[in-house]
Amino acid sequence: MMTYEQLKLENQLCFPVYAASRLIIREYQPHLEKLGITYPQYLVLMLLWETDGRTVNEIAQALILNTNTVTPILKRMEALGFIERKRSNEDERRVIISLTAKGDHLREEAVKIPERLVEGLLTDDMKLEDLHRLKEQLYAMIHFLTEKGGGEPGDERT
Amino acid sequence: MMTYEQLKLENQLCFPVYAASRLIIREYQPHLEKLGITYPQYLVLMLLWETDGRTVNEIAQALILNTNTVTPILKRMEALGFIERKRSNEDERRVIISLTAKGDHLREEAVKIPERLVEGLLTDDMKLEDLHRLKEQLYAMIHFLTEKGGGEPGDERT
DNA sequence: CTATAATATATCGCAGGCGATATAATCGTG
DNA sequence: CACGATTATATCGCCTGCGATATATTATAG
Repeated sequence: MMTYEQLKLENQLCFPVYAASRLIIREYQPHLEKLGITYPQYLVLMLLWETDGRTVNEIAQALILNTNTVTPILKRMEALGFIERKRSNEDERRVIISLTAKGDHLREEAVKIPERLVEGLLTDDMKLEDLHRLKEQLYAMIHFLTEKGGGEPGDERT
Repeated sequence: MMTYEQLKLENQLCFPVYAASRLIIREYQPHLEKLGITYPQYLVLMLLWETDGRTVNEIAQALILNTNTVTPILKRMEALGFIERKRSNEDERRVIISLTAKGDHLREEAVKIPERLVEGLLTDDMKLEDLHRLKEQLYAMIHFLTEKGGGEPGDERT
């Protein structure tokens, strides 16, 4: 006989990850709003600040998003003047994304955001070490899920 | 002098939570598709399977979603025949959401999903105990973020 | 060199997710 | 009872997020 215990929201891992994700983004929102960007746009900028001149595909892979999600985000960012999109000369299929001066300047404002938010998260119950461990565990899961999903065909159970 | 280390994607907590959330939902997707439901619809059903006859507000609060997100989800679920929406008699503002027979029956199919997925997640590096600890830490964070966000006005730094 | 396959990006349609706002019912106070 | 405040839900507009599909460019096979 099967119980329904595992079907309770509180017993599932999926829900707290989903909820935490949205809550963290909500925390970012007021700070990002001042910069005139959204959360996924902020992720794109973080990539470009680190290494400018990436292709659409590279950005999508780094963010674990589909290109059909990333393309419109990049178009909005171009319209807002944060980035430029130009076709590669070597391979006309590729679109190279690079920061404008405006996009580059945002970095100095943006750098204050994560430190403020981490400060806000730290309490007696939640120390920097806990956040670090949480991050590592999530990366382990992400690694596993992307390896599995991106792996060989033939593993499917369907 | 300020470095930009903390602005790297890999050094931020927000990104792995965001990515893990989407990856987990992707894992659910093929299973939910067989039932003809989406992930947020599945969350609503889990609530109702546990306690039927909730208001829109109660559902939104349990899922930490806004009512303007939940209302359209419920309307789609009604159109699909999984739930019923009717105004409360005591308070005509409230809308009571209750399962139809069709929505109730889904439970027997759905109960297989989490156990399959948890099995799939378990490896040498990721044990049931780790998943449990991860869940607890996320709930601690969720609790903190909802307490803070839902707290007294007047704490704002803006 | 040509036909075909593979690759990179874009387009379309639909379901969230949320800020802002609207609408309707109930509450509270005089 | 009246009337403004509060509460519950819904509507609108915009930005994701993604499956399916289209288009254009490059690589490959014959």
